[in-house]
Amino acid sequence: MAAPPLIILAGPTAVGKTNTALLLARAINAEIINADSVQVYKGLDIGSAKPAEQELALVRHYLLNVCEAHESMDAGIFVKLAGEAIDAITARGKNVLVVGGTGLYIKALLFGLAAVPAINPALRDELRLKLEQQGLASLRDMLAELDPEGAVRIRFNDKQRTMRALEVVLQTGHPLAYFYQSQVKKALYPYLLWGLELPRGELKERIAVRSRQMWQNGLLAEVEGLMAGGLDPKAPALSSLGYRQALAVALGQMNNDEALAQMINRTQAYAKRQVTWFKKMDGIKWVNPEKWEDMVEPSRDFLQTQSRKTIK
RNA sequence: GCCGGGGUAGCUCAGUAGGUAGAGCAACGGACUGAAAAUCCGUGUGUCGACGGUUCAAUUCCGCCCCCCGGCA
Repeated sequence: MAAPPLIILAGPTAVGKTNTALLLARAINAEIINADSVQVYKGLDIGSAKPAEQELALVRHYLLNVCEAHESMDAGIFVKLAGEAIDAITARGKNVLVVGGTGLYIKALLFGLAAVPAINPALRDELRLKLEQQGLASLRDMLAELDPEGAVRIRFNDKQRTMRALEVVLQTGHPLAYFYQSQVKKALYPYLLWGLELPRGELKERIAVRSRQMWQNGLLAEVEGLMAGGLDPKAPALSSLGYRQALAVALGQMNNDEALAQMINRTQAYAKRQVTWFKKMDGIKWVNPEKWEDMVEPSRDFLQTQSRKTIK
């Protein structure tokens, strides 16, 4: 069976993806797959700007709340779950609308990931402990020995990529580059990519307003509740924007004002990184959310053309 | 009014035994292959509070003035 066509709606945080997605989905008979790396977690609702009940009732959503807050989501799991959701939506006779701001997830879905086996969690914990106790330099030494090419390619201070390279070579005996080689780089689905955009100043203002709202709506209480439920403060989910700052307040390391100010700053910087990422994606078409109707006809045309191809 | 402390990058502050200045944060640009809302990388001209004086040369020394923060009145 041929891969079904995907309509993708990307864009920076707070640009208005949720609302625009609902309008577009209804206009093109689509259901929505979430491609946001924080909305996948259960219990992280306020700070992740998860769609509200009423919104979820309008269009069926997939990949929200698919993992526990103490678990660790990753691009590989995302691709697998998204693939299942695409099949389910197609089987229901609906079109697929992928919506989100996580560039890596969208890229991984469209172009696939290198075939690296899943890493044993115990190994990962061991490396994290080593980083904590012996410092990054000791991990770099290990990497230089086991994967010299990777040690050159990965920036010296990049602890996250250093650990990734290490866990792969330790478990599989092959450096990451070995897996990259065998990867076929072409789109796995036909796709139409929309990017939502607003003028920088306007987007920043929306981020500030929304962050204050999240704080007022109980972001701190949400985090305290998660901790009361036994969530480890080191859980990856809590390192995300807003949650990290609320956690610092809960632990008495920061006051409310500092936390909110930092949340706003970091979120604005994040929005910029998102735009940097999406700008270089092939074929992206930028649209102001107010002009969402401009997306409807081209999207329908695209879906129709693709379905004709499939029939032939 | 008097006595201290201070006025240097958007913010917090270093510094220059006189040769026009630099960190952190912010900002701006970029990277990104299973934690990605993560993790990293790059970019520093600013009347050195104002005016005058000394000097080849003053943000730095001297004089005067203005402003901020303490304390005393």
